[in-house]
Amino acid sequence: MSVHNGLMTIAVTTTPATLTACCTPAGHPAMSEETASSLAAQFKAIADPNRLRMVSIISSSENAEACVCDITEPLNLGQSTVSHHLKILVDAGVLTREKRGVWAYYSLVPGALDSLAAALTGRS
Amino acid sequence: MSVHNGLMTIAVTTTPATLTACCTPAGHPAMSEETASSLAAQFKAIADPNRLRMVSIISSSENAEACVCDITEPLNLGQSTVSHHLKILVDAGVLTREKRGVWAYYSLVPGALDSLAAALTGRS
DNA sequence: CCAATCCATCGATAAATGTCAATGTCAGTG
DNA sequence: CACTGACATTGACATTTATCGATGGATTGG
Repeated sequence: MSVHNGLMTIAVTTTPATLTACCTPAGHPAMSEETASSLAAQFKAIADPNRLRMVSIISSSENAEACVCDITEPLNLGQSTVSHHLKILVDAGVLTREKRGVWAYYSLVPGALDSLAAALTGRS
Repeated sequence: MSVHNGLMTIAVTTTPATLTACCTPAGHPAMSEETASSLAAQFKAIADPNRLRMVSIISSSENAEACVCDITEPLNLGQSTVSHHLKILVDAGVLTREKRGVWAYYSLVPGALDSLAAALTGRS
């Protein structure tokens, strides 16, 4: 038998549950600490209302890119705050930064969000 | 013209970019603050290494459920800490709690992670 | 009824996070 | 060259978060 329910595909041994004891050992090979930390870091990057809206604004923009001043006003945030959030998204691999002249244009990294979504649905 | 790149599907007007000015108005209807906060709250729940591993442990367990003591040891966390994290996941709608006798069994809410993944890929 | 076990809640604490104002940096302009 | 505008970086601050120990509640076994 084998189950495949996101985050983990694993063989399941049907051991009779001991009723007088808890703590079933179960199929041990769960997610490693390394992959958990790596995944959590990426999710943490998008786990913020303003950063989610930034990604939304960027993806709904003309050329799927936006500069800081495009985001400051609709989000009602200071320029410094927007810059800080964008850096977090870039460091997490969600956005890329391209400086053209005075402006810095941010755009989505292709497939970044999809690979995150895949980690949740299970199809890696 | 219309783009559909996750998080947003929107009509795009091809306005010639003014080179001497930044801050393109773009297609305004980005993600609302309410949906952003709601989504961010759910992502924040899974944006933690230990909570990700908890979900993994639960989904890879015998009956796709686990109690607190099943999680305490492999994660090397105190019982109180595990209970706290599980509560966060329950409050976020990711897990459900069912008390049977002395033990509390946690299991995945069907479709919870998939709907989160869908918010990233765009197919709502 | 008493003791033991599993779990939730509370209080405390150190660390991380979101935000802003101030300053620094760099490119374009007069 | 001095100035302006866009952005990044820094410092500070309040809030949130992750973790633990201790306590309390509920259930099972003697």
